[in-house]
Amino acid sequence: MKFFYICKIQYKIMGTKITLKKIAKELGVSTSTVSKALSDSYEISQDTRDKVKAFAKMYHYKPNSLALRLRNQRSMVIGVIIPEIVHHFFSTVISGIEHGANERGYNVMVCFSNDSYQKEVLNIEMLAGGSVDGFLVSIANETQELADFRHFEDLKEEVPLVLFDRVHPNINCDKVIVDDFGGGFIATEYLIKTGCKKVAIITTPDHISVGLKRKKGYLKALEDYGMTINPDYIIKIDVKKDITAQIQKLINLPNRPDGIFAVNEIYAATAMKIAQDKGLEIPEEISFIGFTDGYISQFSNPSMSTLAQHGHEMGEKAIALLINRIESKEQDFSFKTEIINVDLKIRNSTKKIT
Amino acid sequence: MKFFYICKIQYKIMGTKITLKKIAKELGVSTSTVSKALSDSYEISQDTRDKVKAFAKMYHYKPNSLALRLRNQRSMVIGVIIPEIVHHFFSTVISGIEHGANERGYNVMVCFSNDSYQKEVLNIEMLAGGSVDGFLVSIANETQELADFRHFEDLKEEVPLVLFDRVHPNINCDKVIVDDFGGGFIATEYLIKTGCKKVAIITTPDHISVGLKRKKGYLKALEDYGMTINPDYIIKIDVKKDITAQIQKLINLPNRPDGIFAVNEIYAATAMKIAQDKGLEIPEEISFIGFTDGYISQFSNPSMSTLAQHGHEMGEKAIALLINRIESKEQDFSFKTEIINVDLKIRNSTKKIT
DNA sequence: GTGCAACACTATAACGATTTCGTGTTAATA
DNA sequence: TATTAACACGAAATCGTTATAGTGTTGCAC
Repeated sequence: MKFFYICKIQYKIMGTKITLKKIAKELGVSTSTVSKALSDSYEISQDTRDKVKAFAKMYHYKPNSLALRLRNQRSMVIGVIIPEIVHHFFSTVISGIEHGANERGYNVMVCFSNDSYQKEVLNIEMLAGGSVDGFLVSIANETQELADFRHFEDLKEEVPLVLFDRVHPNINCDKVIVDDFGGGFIATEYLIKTGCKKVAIITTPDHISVGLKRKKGYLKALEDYGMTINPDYIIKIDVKKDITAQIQKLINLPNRPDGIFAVNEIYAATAMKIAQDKGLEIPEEISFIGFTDGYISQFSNPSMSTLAQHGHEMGEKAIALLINRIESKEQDFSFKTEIINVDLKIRNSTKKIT
Repeated sequence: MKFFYICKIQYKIMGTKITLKKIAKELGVSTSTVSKALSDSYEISQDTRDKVKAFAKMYHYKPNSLALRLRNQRSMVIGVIIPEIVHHFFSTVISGIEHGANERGYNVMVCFSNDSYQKEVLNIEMLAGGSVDGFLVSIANETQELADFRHFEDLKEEVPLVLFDRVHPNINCDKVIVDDFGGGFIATEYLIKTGCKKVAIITTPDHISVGLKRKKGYLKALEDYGMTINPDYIIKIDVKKDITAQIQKLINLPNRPDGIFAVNEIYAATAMKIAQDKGLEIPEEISFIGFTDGYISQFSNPSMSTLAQHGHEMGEKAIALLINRIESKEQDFSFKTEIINVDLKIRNSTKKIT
């Protein structure tokens, strides 16, 4: 059988990886013929096409994607850089990114900055040299603190960039953010409406964009409802120190707050635990609202009222913006900022509106 | 100034991307000279080297990594496929993988199978064509159920594969797993030692490897301690149906269990909530142990005793095995299976040993 | 018998980099 | 003056693929 014969030659001559050239050599034709045969070109006779295809199939031929990318000047890969992976919200964003990317034929490459400026720069340099067609980045805390964005500026000249969640006004590009201000406002408003007179906030230092915006929403709500702003009720967590101790200080205040809005799940859950350990009744004596509707909120006891962030949607929006940039020919210097709504999910860590 | 002059020419002549060829053209030398100058070759005069380097620096020249990879026949990228991303344990594994990979100069590309066989195959095909130097996979549930592993067999001939966490004996390759059997045993033993007489397990269907092993550990402990096995106490959760209802059935049993071991955090937390809603005292009337030391366990109330899985360590072990395979010349057909220990973290959902 | 399509291929350049092997110039040596 | 070594650089192959342009054979009409 001729078929079989070819088979055996194959195994001896070729190593592991099968290429167009090897197929061509085995079949005694040129690589162009093989390439065209595989793409069903009219230039190649039906006979040859069939032969080549059968052969390629037998040896599981897969075009080398690196070669393709080099030739097409497109990698079909999106680089994503997030501050941390062990984080429910970012997980959901990634799942949205991946979903949208795959739908349009792109792959996703995820890297982590671990909130370090150094690592963020390194990651970008690593991926910038033709590896990816575009970047999706959530800025590292350290970078926000240093406010050094040169690596993004350099990048933008080569490949499109879309920022999400942790953004900065000094970087001129498309952005997708959640309505942090609105979220802060809604949460605070709800606490006020359910009878809280002394509403506190547990937030981040002001250089963290999302924390700052949520705090502004909190302040606006207090103002709108004619409540005085008490600096003792504004706790900016320093992650380098003991988080529990910083929150304890708030709850042990002589004039203890009766409603606490925390800018993330962890702070909210920690605060709730501290209050419970002190024997306080939740929500009767003290109410809590968190940010991010993750597992902690769902499974805490009492279950936590929180602002749902729709990370999946954010990811899909961000990847859509990015791919549109990549695939549009002409440069467009008008950059959009999309805002994702947040929803207040009322559970049992807050009182009901009477 | 000559420098400035070159600068201006540059901006006009070149598009966005700067390549060796363009540098060569601008400087009036050959690409070989530029390449050698940049790598400080002794063949090139100090003068030329300086000139080329200055020029390259000015225009932020970065070698095109696709071209490099094609030439070197190495991508320096590891493909990781996990069933789901919004999952604390996998997040920690990824962080370990990424850490180990970056340390040895590799990048990580993460894809998600969403526990679908189809998507797992698709992802592998997408990355197999030269894109990655190796695969790190945790098998999708559906694949385990179908027990169809041809896509892995085909793969192994081209690039190395290491499985982690969700593995299968029929696939012959390096593996890293947690000590699921041991974990199941330790958890059950602890419940027995703290006085539980009726120990139940909430697990997965038997085709899921980790669930099966944890159940076997549970059964072994019961046996070792001379306790009878009650089939009513073995609940295999069907994720397609209402999870809460399935667990309620267990807790509403006339002969209610007084100790429950759940094979993951979610089942454990759900069970705890159900028990609390029924007004049961935890741990006095009913004890709980979960699997995976994630946020749910830490922030539940009472805080949950659980088996810590050390995902980060698993990721580091897996990537180390894989890179060793990639970088070793000779084929070695003796495959290792590394087992990561689990630690029982005792919190407040269990009684103390008296 | 000449001209001309049509057909079925092949050759070659290109993508961006590296590397091996040449090659021309200069200067030192016999 | 002829030989040779050192120096500084260039040409070309290579990785795997595709697209453009070219080539040789056949068959048909005139």
